[in-house]
Amino acid sequence: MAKGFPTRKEDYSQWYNEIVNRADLAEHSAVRGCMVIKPYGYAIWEKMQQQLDKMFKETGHSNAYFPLFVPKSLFEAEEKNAEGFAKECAVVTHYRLKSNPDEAGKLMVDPEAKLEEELVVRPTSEAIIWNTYKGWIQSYRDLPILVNQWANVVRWEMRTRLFLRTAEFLWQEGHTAHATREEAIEETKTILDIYAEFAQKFMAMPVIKGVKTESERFAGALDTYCIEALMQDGKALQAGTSHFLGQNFAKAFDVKFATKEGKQEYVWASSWGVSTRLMGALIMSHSDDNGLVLPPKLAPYQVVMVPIYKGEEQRDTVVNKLKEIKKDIEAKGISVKLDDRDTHKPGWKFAEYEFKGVPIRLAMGMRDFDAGNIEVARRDTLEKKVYEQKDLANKLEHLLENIQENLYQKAVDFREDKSQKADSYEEFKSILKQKGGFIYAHWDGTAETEEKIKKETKATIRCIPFTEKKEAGKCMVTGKHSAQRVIFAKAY
RNA sequence: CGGGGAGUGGCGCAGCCCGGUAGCGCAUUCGCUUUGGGAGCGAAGGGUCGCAGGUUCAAAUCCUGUCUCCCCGACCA
Repeated sequence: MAKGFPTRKEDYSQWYNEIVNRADLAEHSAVRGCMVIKPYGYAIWEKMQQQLDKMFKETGHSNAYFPLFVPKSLFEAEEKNAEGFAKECAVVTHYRLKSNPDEAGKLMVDPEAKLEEELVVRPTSEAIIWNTYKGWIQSYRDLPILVNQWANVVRWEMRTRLFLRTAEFLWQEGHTAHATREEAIEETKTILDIYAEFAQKFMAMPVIKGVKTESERFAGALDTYCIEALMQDGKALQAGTSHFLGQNFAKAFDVKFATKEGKQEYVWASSWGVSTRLMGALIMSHSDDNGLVLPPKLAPYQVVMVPIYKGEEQRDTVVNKLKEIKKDIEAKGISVKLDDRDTHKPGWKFAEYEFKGVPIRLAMGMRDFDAGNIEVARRDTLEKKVYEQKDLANKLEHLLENIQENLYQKAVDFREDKSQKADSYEEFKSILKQKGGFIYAHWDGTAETEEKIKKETKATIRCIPFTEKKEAGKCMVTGKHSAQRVIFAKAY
C-alpha cells in the first residue's frame, strides 16, 4: 500500500480525495464549489470525449454550440423544467462594473447597468435550444434534428465533491427533435445503449439500464432512462441519463411541423447527457489503495517506460534501447511514455505511475539489458514479470486486452456479490445496513411508499431495470401488488 | 439554511488549557555520496500566527467582534 494512503475501508471519501490528488487529476479552485481539472485528469476526460463523440457521430448526430446564457423568460417557458432547476441557478443581473468612489482601487457593480431581463447561466440547455429549434423546423422534411453539444453548465449545489458534484461541470448534452413519438423513444433508447456500451467496453464499468421513477425523473421529461453503476463502497452512481421529453418542450416553445398530410403537429423530443461525473465513476470503480487504476482504453498513455541506470554511460545504453522498443510498441497503436527524466529516481517513478493508474509499466536496467529482457508490471494486479524483449509489442497488446477484460470482470463480480434480493422490509433494512449494494425488491409503484423508504433508510429506487425478468410479487412495505422488482440503493 | 470543527512558512500540523517574542514533518535551494520500489548526510532560504479591537510590562496563547474555509444534514448529474 502507498505511503500515507487511507484505505478504502477506513474512510472512503478520504481515499477518493487522495486518489484524485495523488494521480494529479483535479483540485478545488478558489471559486466556491468549482473544480480545476489538471492536465492528466483532462487527458482522461478527452479520451472519453473522443470515444463518445465518435459513437454519436456513427449514429448520425452532429455537434453544435448554443449560448451559455438563457434569458429568464425562455428559461421559465417549460414550467416543470424551470421549477426543477430554479433552486440552483446562477443569475446574471448586471453587465458592467465601475470604480468604487468610496474605496480607492476597488470595483463595484454599476447600478445603472442593470439588465432589463436577467440571464440564467444554463443548468441545462433545453430552453435555449428549443427556442432555437423553433426557427429550424417547419416541415417533416426538417426532421429529425440530431444535435449534441459539448459544454459547461452551472448548478449552484450546496455541497460539492471533485468530479461527482461541482458547481460548474463539463458534459455533453444531446437534444433531438422527431416527427413521431416512437422515433423519439427509439432515439432515447439508442443513446442509452451507447452510454451502456461506452461504460462497459471503455470504462470497464458494468451498468444496469432502466427507467427512473416519477420522483427521480428529469424535470420536464415523460420518462428518464438511466445507467446505474455500483461503486466500491456499495453506493450507486447514476452515470448517464437519456430523457424522452414527449411534446413538452415543443408545446412550451411552440415548435410545430407540417406532416406529409399537411397537418400541423408538435415535435417529439429527447435529451441526454453524461458529464465529468464519469471521471468520478471511473475512479471509484477500479482504484485501489495504491492509487488510480485506469482501463487501457481510456489511459492517456497505456505503457510507461522507466530506465534504471548508474551513470551517464549506462543511462545512454538503456534509454537508447528503450527508445528502440518504444517504436516497436507504438507501431501497434499502443501509446507509450518513456520517462527518462534524470531528476527523479526509479522508485519515485514507480510510485508516481501507480498513483496515475498507468496500465503497464516497463522497467529496464543493465541486468535486463544484458540478458535481452525487460520487466513488465501490470497495474491491475500489481504483478511483475520479466519478459524477453523478443516479440514484446505483441505480448503487450494482448496484455492490455487482458487488463481491460480483467477490470471489467472484477467490477462485474463485485457488483454481483453486492446485488441481493429482499423479500421483506426487515430483510431490506438489514442488507442495507450490513452490505449496501443493489437490492432488488418489490414496490407498489407509489411515490408515497418510495418516499417513506427513502426517509427511513436513505435508500432510493435507482431504476426499474429493463433486464429484470418480470416477476410479479408484493410490495415489501405495503403488501400491495408489484409487477416487477426494482433496484434500491444508497446513492451519490 | 440547521449542527459540529478549523484558520500558524508552498502543503500537512504542533504550540493555546497554564501569556515571555514561533517549532516539527513534507516540499524548495546548494554540496557530497547515491540510483532494481517514494535515497542518505550536511547546510541554507522561507511565517506581521485569518482580520479588527481590547486586557497586559509582554498576546499565536486571554476577552470581544468579524470574515473565511471544511465536515455532517437538507438539495442534487
